[in-house]
Amino acid sequence: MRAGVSVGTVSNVLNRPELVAEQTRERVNATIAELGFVRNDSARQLRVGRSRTLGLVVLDVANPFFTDVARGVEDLANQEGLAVILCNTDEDPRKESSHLDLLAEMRVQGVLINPIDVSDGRIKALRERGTPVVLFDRMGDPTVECSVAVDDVLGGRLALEHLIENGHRRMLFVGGPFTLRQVQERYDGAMDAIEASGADVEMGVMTTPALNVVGGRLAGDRIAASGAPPSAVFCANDLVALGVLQALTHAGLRVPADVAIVGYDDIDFAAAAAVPLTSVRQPRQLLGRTAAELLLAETTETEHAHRQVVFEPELIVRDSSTLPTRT
Amino acid sequence: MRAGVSVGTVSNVLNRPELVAEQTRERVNATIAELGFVRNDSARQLRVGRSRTLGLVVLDVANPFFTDVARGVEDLANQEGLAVILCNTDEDPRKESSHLDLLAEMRVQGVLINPIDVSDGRIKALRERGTPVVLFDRMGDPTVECSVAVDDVLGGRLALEHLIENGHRRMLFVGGPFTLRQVQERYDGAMDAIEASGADVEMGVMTTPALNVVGGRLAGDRIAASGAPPSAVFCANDLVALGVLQALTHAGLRVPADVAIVGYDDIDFAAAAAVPLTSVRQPRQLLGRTAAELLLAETTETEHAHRQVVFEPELIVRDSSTLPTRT
DNA sequence: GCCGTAGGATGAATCGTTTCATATTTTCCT
DNA sequence: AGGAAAATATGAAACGATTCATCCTACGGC
Repeated sequence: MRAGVSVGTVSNVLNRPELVAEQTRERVNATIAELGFVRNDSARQLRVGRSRTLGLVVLDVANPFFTDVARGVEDLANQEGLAVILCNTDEDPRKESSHLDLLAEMRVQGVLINPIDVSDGRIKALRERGTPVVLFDRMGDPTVECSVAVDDVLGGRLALEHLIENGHRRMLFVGGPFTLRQVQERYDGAMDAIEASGADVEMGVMTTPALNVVGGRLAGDRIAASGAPPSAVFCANDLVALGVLQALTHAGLRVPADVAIVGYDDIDFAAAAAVPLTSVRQPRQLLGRTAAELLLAETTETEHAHRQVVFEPELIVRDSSTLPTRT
Repeated sequence: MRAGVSVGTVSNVLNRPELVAEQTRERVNATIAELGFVRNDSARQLRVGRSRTLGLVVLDVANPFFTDVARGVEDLANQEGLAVILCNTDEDPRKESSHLDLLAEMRVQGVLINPIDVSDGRIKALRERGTPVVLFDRMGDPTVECSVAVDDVLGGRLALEHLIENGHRRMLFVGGPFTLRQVQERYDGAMDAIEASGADVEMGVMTTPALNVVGGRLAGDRIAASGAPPSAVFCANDLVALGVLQALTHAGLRVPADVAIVGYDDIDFAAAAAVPLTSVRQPRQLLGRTAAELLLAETTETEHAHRQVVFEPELIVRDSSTLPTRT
């Protein structure tokens, strides 16, 4: 080679610099810089057997939840010198399949996935070929895989405990469809809190077709039109809560004086709403980071015990559920 | 091999199936399925010379602008069977550098980047090694690279034309710092519109330390406290606009009756605000998709002429700048 | 002066595909 | 039937790094 050195030595300079004499090392480095040499990662990969990438498969990056998770993942990956391959499935099993196939061909170090269907054979196949898979926002089988999630039941409980504590007795849960695990669990948690309180609490349910602002607005219109609004509304997520807030305000009801509102997710905009929204916050970035950590642990450790990490959400109290401090 | 066939034939089945007899093809495919064989992409890559990935380098995916761009990029990449490698720079040139280095080692097909510094030598180096680079949301040198951007000057003009048309004459621009290209250009566009109108329009400027809700809220408080509010406020982005809206409403000023507001970006929550926000919308997903298209064109075409695509933003009129239709 | 040793450098084998020149078989035409 | 042409299949070379057994050299001890 140009520096009067064999390729083996160059490889050593790059990977185990302590093995090579300082003088040679410097000469090689100088030549590398001079020629603008860039190692070909495919060749390295082929020899070593695995790539320096990790796959992240989510429903949709445009969803702020996944966006933050992706940030967390990327941060850790970055720190470890790994690259992140981003895949959106849009809840389409065919897309998920084809993404997983591509990731398998690439021999990624591991896959972080929010699976559409936990029992998908393709995930099992991946793992059987030796690629660690970590599930997030979904529980897996503890004997074969790691997973990270946030306790939605606890989140629902926190919300209702807060409302009950503040004296509310006539409540309404707004959200849907209940086929979404999140909706069901948040509702379950809410009911748990009611039961545990022992108080005489009434809890209605108003289902929405989807967890978005429009759904919330329609629900809010119905609440206002009913003539007998509840004293507090717990919404399955912040978008719904914002919709409800908007409709109620528009109908002349005051929040929180007439109706208190608690949302879920603590999206950025929750704090910026017309009436800052009380909401249940999930440690989203941490979720992603932890998932990535578990993945790396699985590739590194010889004796790896799969872990199911469950984070606790946190209630962020703002004006929408308490008497406003301003004014 | 197991199917009684040479490796060369297997390769043909995978890559040029029309060359191989149907019978053989089926037998090979059956064996592949049976053995769960997965092609090793590193080896393929090594032979072919480039990978089936493309790098996307943004300031921060958590920023909704980049999130949508990423979606657009991913959609096209997906369609072409490519994977997207996501990199966040956080405006740190060192992070940008190290990401670009990694992408170079990976021999990505190309890089889509929102560069911190357009004149960074590393981008030039990448291109010189034969990796196409497309800039987005930033103009490049038309002789060496493609770029896609949205015309912020036009966006500013659209906003002000709308306000002038609606009879407003005492205006205020809220945003900052002016070192951000976006802020400066949106302001320039606004001034262009005023000049072009020939009307006697007054335009004040209130700078904010950052383009966020807090900055907007502070600005809104100052506007309310001044005693002589303008009849319309044009904000450099929606977050600022939401902050202003919140502060004005809180101070008892009615929007749009007392003060009209126009924002910029048309983020999801613009429509969901207490008073739905008039805003300038950028075709963000299309921006990403187009950038990816240009990149692929550059890798495909023999005679590639670099193009600078500039998209036109669109004014979305809602209640915050017109007399409300609902009541 | 000889030998053992340790620190450095070397180069061939290897990873798993793709590609291409060549070999083999089949088809078709006269 | 004979032979040219078309259709298939083959196998070896190549891609560019890593790895490891081997080799070289200098040095110290006896």
